[in-house]
Amino acid sequence: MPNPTTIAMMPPAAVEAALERLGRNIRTARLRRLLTQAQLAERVGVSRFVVAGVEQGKPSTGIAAYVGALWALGLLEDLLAVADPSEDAQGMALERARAPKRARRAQTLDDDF
Amino acid sequence: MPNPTTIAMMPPAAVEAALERLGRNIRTARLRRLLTQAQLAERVGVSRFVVAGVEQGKPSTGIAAYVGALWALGLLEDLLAVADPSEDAQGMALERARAPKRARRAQTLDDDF
DNA sequence: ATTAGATGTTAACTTGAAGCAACATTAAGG
DNA sequence: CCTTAATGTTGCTTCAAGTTAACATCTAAT
Repeated sequence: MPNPTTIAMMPPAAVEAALERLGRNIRTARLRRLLTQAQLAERVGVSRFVVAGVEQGKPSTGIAAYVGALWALGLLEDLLAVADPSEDAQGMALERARAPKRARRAQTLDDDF
Repeated sequence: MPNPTTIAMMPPAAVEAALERLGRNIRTARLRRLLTQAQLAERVGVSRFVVAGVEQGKPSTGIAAYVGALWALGLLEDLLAVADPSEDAQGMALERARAPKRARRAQTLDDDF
């Protein structure tokens, strides 16, 4: 990360808060399943330090560690709803407002649903 | 990433699929908002290459880039539901199963009043 | 008390993530 | 057609993420 001021180092407060919450949620889910950080780490395929970072909401940790943890905890489905195009009311409204005609589709706006 | 076999390099298929889907969702949201990768990157505070990686679901990219993109697109709320303890039916069931009725918790005897 | 396990902390080391620039490719528009 | 903008691609450099190991701290049992 050559740039001295990346989002990973100084994330906006909202991003930071969201990450901390996600980390706490993952920790709660792990504890409920009676797993240690080391055990979860082994399932995910990382060191226990990475899991610790995930539970602290460390911004610079690779997303695979987070998603891997969700996967190992059986919570991967929750991720599928994030930024779901069919639930993005704002985005759909924008699209509707600007393309009333039936001309040509801009490009491949995969409205998969 | 010193270890030759991290989850970031060879994620389970389910994790890979979930990341690809998340990336596509973010791309769709960006296009609906008529933003270029470079514009979104500027808002997030990363280079356009990182945004491209996010939209491809690159596993090794830091989670801050993903969450930052959601934030810049006004979709951060979606993340708050991920691994939400109050929605984790499996985890709650486990906890309930091992919880002793209403016996007193051993912990710290709260005879402090 | 003492043990044992889990988690936090630190340090040194290795590798790849992210930055940047230049070029290629693609797509939209005049 | 041509131009322009957006995105993909490549090579290079830098520095921090992740690794291992060892030690500290905390907690829950015996």
